[in-house]
Amino acid sequence: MKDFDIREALIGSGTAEFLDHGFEKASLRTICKNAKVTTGAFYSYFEKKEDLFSAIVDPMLEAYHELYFTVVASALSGIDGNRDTELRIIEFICAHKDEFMLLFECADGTQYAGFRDRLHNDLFMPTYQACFDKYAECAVDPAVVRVFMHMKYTQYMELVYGGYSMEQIRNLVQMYAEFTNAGFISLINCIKKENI
Amino acid sequence: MKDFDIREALIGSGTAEFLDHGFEKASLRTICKNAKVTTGAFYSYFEKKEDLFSAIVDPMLEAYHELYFTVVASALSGIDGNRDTELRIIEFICAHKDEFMLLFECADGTQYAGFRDRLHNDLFMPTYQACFDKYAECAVDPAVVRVFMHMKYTQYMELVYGGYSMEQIRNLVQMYAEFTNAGFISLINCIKKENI
Amino acid sequence: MKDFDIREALIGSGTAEFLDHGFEKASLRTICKNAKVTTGAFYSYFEKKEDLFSAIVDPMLEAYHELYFTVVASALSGIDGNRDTELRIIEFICAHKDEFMLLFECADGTQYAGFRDRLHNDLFMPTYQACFDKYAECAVDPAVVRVFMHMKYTQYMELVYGGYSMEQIRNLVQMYAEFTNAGFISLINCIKKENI
Amino acid sequence: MKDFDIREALIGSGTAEFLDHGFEKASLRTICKNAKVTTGAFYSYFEKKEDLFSAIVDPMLEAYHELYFTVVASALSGIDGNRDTELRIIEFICAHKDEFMLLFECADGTQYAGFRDRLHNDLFMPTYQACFDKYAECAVDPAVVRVFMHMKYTQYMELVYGGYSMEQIRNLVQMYAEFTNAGFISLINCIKKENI
DNA sequence: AATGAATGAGGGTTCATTCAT
DNA sequence: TATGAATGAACCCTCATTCAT
Repeated sequence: MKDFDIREALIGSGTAEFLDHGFEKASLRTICKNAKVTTGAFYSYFEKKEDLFSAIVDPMLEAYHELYFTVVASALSGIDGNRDTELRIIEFICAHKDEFMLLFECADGTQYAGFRDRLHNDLFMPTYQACFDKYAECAVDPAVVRVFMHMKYTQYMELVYGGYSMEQIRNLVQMYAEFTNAGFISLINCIKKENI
Repeated sequence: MKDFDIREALIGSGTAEFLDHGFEKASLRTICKNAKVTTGAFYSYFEKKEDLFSAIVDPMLEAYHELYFTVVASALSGIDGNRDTELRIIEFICAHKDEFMLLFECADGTQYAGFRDRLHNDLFMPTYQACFDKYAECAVDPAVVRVFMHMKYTQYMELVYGGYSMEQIRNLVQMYAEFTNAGFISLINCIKKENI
Repeated sequence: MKDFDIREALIGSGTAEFLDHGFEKASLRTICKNAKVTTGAFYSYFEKKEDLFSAIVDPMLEAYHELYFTVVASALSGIDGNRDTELRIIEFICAHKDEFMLLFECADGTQYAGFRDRLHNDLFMPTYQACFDKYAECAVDPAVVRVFMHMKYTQYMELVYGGYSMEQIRNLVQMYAEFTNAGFISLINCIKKENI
Repeated sequence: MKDFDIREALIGSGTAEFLDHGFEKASLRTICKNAKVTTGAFYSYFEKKEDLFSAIVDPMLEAYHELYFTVVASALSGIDGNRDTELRIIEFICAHKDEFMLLFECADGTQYAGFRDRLHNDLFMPTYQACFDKYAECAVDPAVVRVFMHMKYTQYMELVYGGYSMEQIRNLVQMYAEFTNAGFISLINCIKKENI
């Protein structure tokens, strides 16, 4: 077996184990056993348990950041997104379900703990804040934006992890664009009125 | 130090430790040390680790169930809720932030594991499904309802755990009632059209 | 409740617990709980766990020693015992089943550990040795006597702890007197022959 | 030190500790210390405490069962046994003194608990019962048989654990064959008489 | 005299990591 | 480089005994 294969095997069994039990409760022994590798050998490929986690998650993270900065401009152009943009993002997440799940739910005890919060604060919030400010023509209370962001995020998550087919997802994206659009307009009006 | 205080101290340090590390990874030794109590003493107050968890969470759960069955009927009457009802629920959760967080995020390894899923599937979903069916005048795809439910749930969570003042929360509930209302109507129309 | 009663209650529940689990594995907590006494109170009546054991067992031991020295002379007079004597001994043991059982099987960890061996070596062996020597008219190999003694002891034990009625026991004593008698005579002849 | 030696060391110190304190009260830490091994290392060789017990006892048990079924037929042929058979059995037990002692006296808390009772009830009793029935030409009271069985068992135990030389044992077997024979005949006659 | 919470060492077991081979 | 036994601290829990009340 080539080094490459062993590494892949560890990444595979590591992903499964981390998803099942979270980083801290995951058993290195089990990961190694499932990869048909000795515990000692593990340390030829990774320095510590956490390095395996990083190896699983980092490649996607790079791709994600690339995608994000490619897409962020267009996402900013309107709150209902550009529906194509939304679909592209969702498709990307779907293509990396495991890695995102690891980052969102299984990263306690690693450097990635709090990933979701940083995502929200550093990437999403500025985007949405700008969008709100633009449409409301004033500085919108961040609390309002934050609630919106969380709901949007949740919508994505449910679409990705709800076990739906791509067709269903496309359909749901469509419907929830209507929902979000109408809601957003109503919310902006509400803000404008308050602001007078 | 009175018995009462020790029990309270254990409940306090237990809450902190469980919140920090989850039930399984929480260390009884740490809990006891922070409560300035020996590990042996712990077992004068609780039979097992999980009993401490239960002691933290159960009183709130009872109150919650009472509240739920009191409030569920009115919550069913319309999708924007009865705003008073929504506020009462949020206030309740705010008053028991820690306990809910423990149930939602830190209960793996206890009898309460999967609490959020059961809450969603057994309590929220039927409620929302009924509401959608009623307004759409047809059987709405559960996927649509589920996405909505998750978004609503997230909204509550953000209000509760976002660190807002009660006044801010009241304001946000108000605004997001507008949002949800308009969105819901738009969504229902969308469904009705499809259904023709 | 009088002191006397508490002591008795502890002796009762202690007997049960010691019989069930042996001295070392017996739980003082359980003994106290079953006697409806606090663990602290226990130490008003007994200095240590072992003292309870002694309190259970000592009164019988005294009575036993008295009996033994009363009966030993007649027991020495013939190997089939004096059947009345045998019955008296068995009846005595039957009347103190629990205490003997504690001494024989549950005393590990107490000063009484090895009770059976001391009984055999210090009381039974000399008696039986003398008997053999007398009938064989020579010094019989202690190994021969010792095997005999163990078999005799076992016979008693089975009669006492086999769950038989007193009537059955009387009958069995009768039959096994035949057995022992015939066996003994045969054995003695064998020894005499060897000795020529 | 080779793996083999460590396993053997653990089996050695485990045997000693189990014999001293019984399975449940035996301390793994002590076993490991005496084997000059850390507690963690233990679990490279055995999955649980009980597995060490099994490892000590199982090889002998297999050999025993083989022996038993080889020998049982001839043992049935007469009550004084076939003396060769008796000797073979005793020699076997002598060669596995520790293991038998563990099974008979130290197995509480393991799957082997109650070994002696099962041996008596499932193997010895049917054998002896059949023998008695055959010679007495009628169904003999099981109580009579059981007492006999216990005495016979005790005789074996004393021979094995009495610390005798093999030569002494051979001699004692011889003598006690006379004893048992004569006793048995007398007992059978007694039974026949009663039965008329 | 009676309480029962507190002690603190010890129980069996698991674990990420190390290191001699 | 690969092995997997060894480490040793930490895990939750139990216990006989003590001692302030």
